[in-house]
Amino acid sequence: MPELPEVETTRRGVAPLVTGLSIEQVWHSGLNMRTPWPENIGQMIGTSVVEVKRRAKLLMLALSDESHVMIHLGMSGVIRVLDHVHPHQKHDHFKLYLSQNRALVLNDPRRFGFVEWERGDWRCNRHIQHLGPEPLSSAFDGLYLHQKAENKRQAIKSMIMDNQVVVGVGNIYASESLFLAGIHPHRAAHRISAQRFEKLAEAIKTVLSQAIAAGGTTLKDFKQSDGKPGYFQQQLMVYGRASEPCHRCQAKIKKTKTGQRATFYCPQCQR
DNA sequence: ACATTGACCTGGGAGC
DNA sequence: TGCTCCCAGGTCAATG
Repeated sequence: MPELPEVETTRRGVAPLVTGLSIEQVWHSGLNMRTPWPENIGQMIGTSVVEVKRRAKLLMLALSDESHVMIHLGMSGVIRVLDHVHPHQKHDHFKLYLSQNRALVLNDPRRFGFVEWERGDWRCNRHIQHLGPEPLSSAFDGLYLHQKAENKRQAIKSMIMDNQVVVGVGNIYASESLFLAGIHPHRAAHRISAQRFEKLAEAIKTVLSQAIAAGGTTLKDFKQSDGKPGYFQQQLMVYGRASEPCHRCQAKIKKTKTGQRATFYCPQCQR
C-alpha cells in the first residue's frame, strides 16, 4: 500500500509518540515476512527510541545502544501507536511495548513487509546501500534523470519506479507524475529530451509533496497513525480513473499495463 | 549491462 | 450463498 508519502505520513505520526520512550517488551508473530525475524530481538529491551527516520519506503527506529530497527510496510503494512492493553488484531505481526503505556503495532495482512534489527551504521543496511536518491532532495533533478536514461530503452514508467534510479515512486505516483509532466508512460526512456526530464523531475517532486501534505492516499485501507485516512485520492488525476474524463481535456483516461502493473494515462495529454 | 517475468502472501470484489 | 478468478500501494531472484 504505501509509497513514499504514506511512509512519510506514518513517520510523522509515529515519531512524536515514541521518541524518547524506552522499550519494555517486544513481541512478533513468528510468521514468515519478506525476510526472517531477527534473532535475539529481546536484547533491545531496556534501550530507548532516539529517533524515527525514513529512507525510501523504509522506516528506521534509532535506538539508544546504537542499534536500529528497520521496518518495511510492503504492500499492506500499517503502523499504529496504541495502549499496552489493546485488542489484538488479525495480522498484527510486531509489537513494541514502550514506556508511558504506549505500544507500536505493525499490522500487515500480506506479509510483504519486514522487521529487521541490527547494530552499526544504518546506512550500511543491505536494503539501503544501493538505493537511488530521495526524490525530494536536491540530488534528484532533470539532469540526473536524463543521464540515468542514457541507453535505457525501457518504458519511462518502469524507470522511475526503479529504486536504483530514484526511491519512493510507486505505482500510483508514477502514473500521476507522468500525467503532470505530459509524458506517455510507455515512452522509451532514452528518447525523452532533457527539457522534458526537467518537467518530469519537477512533477515527481510536486506530486509527492502534495500527497504528503494530504496525509497520503487511501485507496482501500491505508490509515495515518491516528487512524484517519489520507486524502490525496481526491486529487488523483489518472490513477484508478479508467474511462473517466481527463480533468484537463475531457478525453477518456486509459488503463494499460506496464510490466505487470496497472498504468493509467490520458491519451491526449501524454505523448 | 539491461529488461522482463514470476514468486512471495492474504483479502476483497466481480461474475457466475 | 458459494465458488472461482482476478486484482491490489513492493521488491528481488531468476531468466532471457
